[in-house]
Amino acid sequence: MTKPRPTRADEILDAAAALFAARPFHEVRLEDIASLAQVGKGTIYLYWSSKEEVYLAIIRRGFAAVMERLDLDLPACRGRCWDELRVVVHALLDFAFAFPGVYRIMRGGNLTPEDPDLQAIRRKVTERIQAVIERGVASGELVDPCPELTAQYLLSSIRGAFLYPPAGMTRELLSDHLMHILKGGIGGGTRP
Amino acid sequence: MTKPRPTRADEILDAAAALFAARPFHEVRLEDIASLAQVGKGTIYLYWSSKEEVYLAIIRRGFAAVMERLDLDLPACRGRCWDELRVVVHALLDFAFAFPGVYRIMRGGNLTPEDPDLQAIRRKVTERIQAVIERGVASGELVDPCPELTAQYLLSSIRGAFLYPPAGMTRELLSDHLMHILKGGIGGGTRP
DNA sequence: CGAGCAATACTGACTGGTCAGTACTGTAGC
DNA sequence: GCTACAGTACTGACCAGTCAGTATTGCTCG
Repeated sequence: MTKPRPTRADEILDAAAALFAARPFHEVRLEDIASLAQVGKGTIYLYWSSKEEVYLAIIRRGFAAVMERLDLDLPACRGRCWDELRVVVHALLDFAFAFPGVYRIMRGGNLTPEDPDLQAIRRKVTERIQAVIERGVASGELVDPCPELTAQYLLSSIRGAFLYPPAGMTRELLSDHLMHILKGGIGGGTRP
Repeated sequence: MTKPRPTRADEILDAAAALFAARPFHEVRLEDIASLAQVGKGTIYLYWSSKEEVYLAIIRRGFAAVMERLDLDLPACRGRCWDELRVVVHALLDFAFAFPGVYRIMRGGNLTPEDPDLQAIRRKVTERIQAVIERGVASGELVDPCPELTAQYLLSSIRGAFLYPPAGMTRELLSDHLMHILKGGIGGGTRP
């Protein structure tokens, strides 16, 4: 797989992502984005029609990247649900460690109402995770009265970990801890 | 416990909370808050010095309410950690069901840098939850390599559940499901 | 090859509207 | 009359979005 040279649009999104990750929406000026991306303000409007569109584009790109990773790595698990769960956790964590601020706003729940395209890609990702759990339940390997909720927990927990990270949090630590919780909660080992 | 008549400040915060819960910060106008609270715009400035201060006050009040509830209910558990965990979950869920939008912005991670008072009360809440888990680990009833992370997961998971709630999500369902995950994850019952 | 030209990409000064914050006025209750 | 506050008018900073103008690229034809 070749990594194509980032387009102008991607460069602008990179700059915008860095700013939106660091400050709330209303504190980021279009001019800031333009100057960080080293383009004129008008150039941004050649690609998106408003500041909010830029914001949404960042989030859509984020979900697309996660989805691509899942599509790439999940098939190799050949249906072994714990392997799949590990792949999901790693995909999410890799993205979150690479772009913590973007991950945060992807789960922000700030803009209302949400853009239809964004809703669609977000659903695709959550449903993919949910499907992994559901097949595990169907095969008897997992026990979960509501996989939909568990998928949401997983996505949100990672956000929480990055919002207020414990000192010395590493990718491995977080990954192991999440798998620990998924495997057996914090109970001593016997399910009632 | 007597419920004191809400003060003028509380009425304003109620109105502001309803609006900030429904729209992002920059889409809420001070005038909207004033008219919903049926006060003059100037009156708001008798209590807080800026729009952002109002926003922060809502969040602080939210954490204070949760903390008060924990202080009230936890002692009756007399150190039985699973009872304490149930009390924590119920306290958070009661608040979240009563004020879902406020719960969301309490975990928003939007404003930077955070107000010191807010940091303090937020820490108090998370540390209280963390302490419950830590004592469970110390007594051998719980197994958790990082209670700090688990506390963050719990707080964030509830936010996630409310962001994209499954159809027919009730307080009981969510409570049972969270306790299910805490007790044994989604594993079949044996911890490796 | 390269001059001339068209199409495209980009720029940044400018504008118009918005809104936080302030000042002032009218009035209800004591 | 006086206090307290709702209501309203005002102002000035701020900034998203525009657009006339410039630079660059690529193409056509002698």
